[in-house]
Amino acid sequence: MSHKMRTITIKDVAELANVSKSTVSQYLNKRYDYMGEATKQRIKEAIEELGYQPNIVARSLKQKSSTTIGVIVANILHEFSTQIIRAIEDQCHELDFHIIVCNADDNPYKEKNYIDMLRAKQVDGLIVFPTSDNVELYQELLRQGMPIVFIDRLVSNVDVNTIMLANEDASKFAVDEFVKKQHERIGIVTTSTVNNVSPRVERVNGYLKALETHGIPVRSEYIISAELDKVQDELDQMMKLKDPPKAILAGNDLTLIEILKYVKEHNISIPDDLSLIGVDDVSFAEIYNPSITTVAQPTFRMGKQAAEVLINQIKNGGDEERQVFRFGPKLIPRQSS
Amino acid sequence: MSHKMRTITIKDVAELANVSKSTVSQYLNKRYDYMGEATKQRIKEAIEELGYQPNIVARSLKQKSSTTIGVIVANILHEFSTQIIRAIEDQCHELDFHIIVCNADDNPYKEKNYIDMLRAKQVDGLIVFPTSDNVELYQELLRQGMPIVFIDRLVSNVDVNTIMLANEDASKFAVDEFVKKQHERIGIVTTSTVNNVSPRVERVNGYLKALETHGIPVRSEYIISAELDKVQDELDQMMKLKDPPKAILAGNDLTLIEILKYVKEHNISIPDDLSLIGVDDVSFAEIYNPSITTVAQPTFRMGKQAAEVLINQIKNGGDEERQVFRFGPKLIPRQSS
DNA sequence: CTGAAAGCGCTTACAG
DNA sequence: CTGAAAGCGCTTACAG
Repeated sequence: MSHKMRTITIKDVAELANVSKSTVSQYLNKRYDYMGEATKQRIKEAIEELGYQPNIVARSLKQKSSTTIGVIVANILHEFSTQIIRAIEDQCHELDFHIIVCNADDNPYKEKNYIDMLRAKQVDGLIVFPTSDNVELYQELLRQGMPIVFIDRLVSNVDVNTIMLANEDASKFAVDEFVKKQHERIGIVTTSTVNNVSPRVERVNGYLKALETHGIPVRSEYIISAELDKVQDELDQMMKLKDPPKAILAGNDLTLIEILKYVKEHNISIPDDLSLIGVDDVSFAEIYNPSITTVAQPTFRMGKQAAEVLINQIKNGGDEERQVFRFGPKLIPRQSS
Repeated sequence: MSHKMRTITIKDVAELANVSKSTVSQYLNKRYDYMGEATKQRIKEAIEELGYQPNIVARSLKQKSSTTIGVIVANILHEFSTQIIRAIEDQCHELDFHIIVCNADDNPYKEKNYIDMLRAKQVDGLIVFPTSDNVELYQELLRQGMPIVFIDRLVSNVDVNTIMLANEDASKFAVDEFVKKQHERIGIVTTSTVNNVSPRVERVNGYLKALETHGIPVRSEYIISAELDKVQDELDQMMKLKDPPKAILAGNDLTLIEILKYVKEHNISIPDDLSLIGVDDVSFAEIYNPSITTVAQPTFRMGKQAAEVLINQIKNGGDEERQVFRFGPKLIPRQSS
């Protein structure tokens, strides 16, 4: 073990200031109500002289609150996740909470492990991009009174506050834009919907509804929902139809990248041969050639809201009705559409 | 407060299994040396029946170890930071450590705040992308025996293990590539070097040395080191020289993006009008038009090494000599050079 | 206005 | 092979 210096504790401060530990504790917690001005001063000086810092671990044990929340993202590779994490962290910093970030890699088993760990660490609450496979676990956590907020994804039968994009609108805005540009052959590419991951399903639904609104018949060959590593093959099949789509909506940043790879390899010209819109305003959208039209999520506001809702629940108990907070997407027109 | 169910503690397990708390604790810590098979079994069953989970906070308090390390990044907006964090987290997960990630936003004051917080939370060690302005604080931490590893940046007068890119090589590889393509008018753009942030300084030095090796005279007008929001102006000045550079090395991902913005706005054709190489293998390098030649850092290995070195130091004490671990960059040739 | 005592949930010598 | 006791560094009723 490294030779740590003896830690300065509240006892040392108390002795130096000639008061009891209780009084020092009162001081630390700013309960000055009946504290003599002189006492206060002595404690203040003692703390400075010793360079004392309270041990939060000890405080947590006693108070049964760690002012820490766990954040579990489904897949940290999405820029969306990173931005949300950043917003959560900013907001938590405001409210004197800290976060432990975990990456479940879209793996329910890993997710469960992290939840157990975070519980053992006595986090006060959880913000989760949930996989769809730990329903019982979430129900148990709720029964035990753990404050939880879901983000990005809706899970049925789990009664928690959920922060969501208005996903159908996102698709609608994109389709509207394509139609405005005279397109009728419009496709969509999302990652797999087999697990009913709600944003994906909703984005496809929004796409279907929007087509209907515009009186455009649905063609199933124009709809790809596949694992990321299958996307190239599926795209190839779709683009080799004799009447391939002239416009494609990418369900998120990673599918957008897959499409761009394909486009580049096959020398497809955007937007002349193919119009493109991506959900999520990726960092390179502006500088890409051509710049890419996107539907942006208000990530900052969503992350902030998640933190606020959760911390409010931690502080005030979770007695209000649970609700789904829907955030409006925004079309950012650029050259690719 | 939310109505948490009464927590199951070691006491409950002990009672149900008809043994003492000590014995349960032994069991939990896998000290089975003299434990009867039957006792072991009873404890195991009691734990399962109660759904007991040890309280890590209590354990930390007693053991004076939190199996948590703090990670402070200078600026989380760099993809490099995100990748390093990911690698650290992976490695920590292997070794049963957890991380708390903090973003200092290149602000020494924020950095100090986070350090204080992490200390109060009793982290066992720190991995830091250091700003250059908290030298005394770091020295104090070292005196107190806090294990620390720096990453990306060297800070003089602070004796800690440091994980670094061989930055001069990175520039050398880029310049070599430019020269191979017959370029002589080669520029470099980095973020500001006023604080002597070591990778920036080293990359400029490497650039200078490489020019010298190739017998190319240095032209100070070809060297930009400026705050990000000044880069556009500086670029404009540089590109409006009567003999502007025909090749530019971007010091990191964010400066690369600035250059691409400029290029796009001014319809400069890459690589015909201007060759481009960026340090850091950004996510869009492959799909960009044209695809971008980069000098990649082995981020995964660097993050892993940081975690290993730190955790080794935590476990075995930090008695070995401190050293600087240099990692070799790798040129990934693509279309832009 | 301040202090003594109990307790948060663990671990760890030590005794038997 | 197992248990009683002390203690990690705090906080919090309660007493005075």
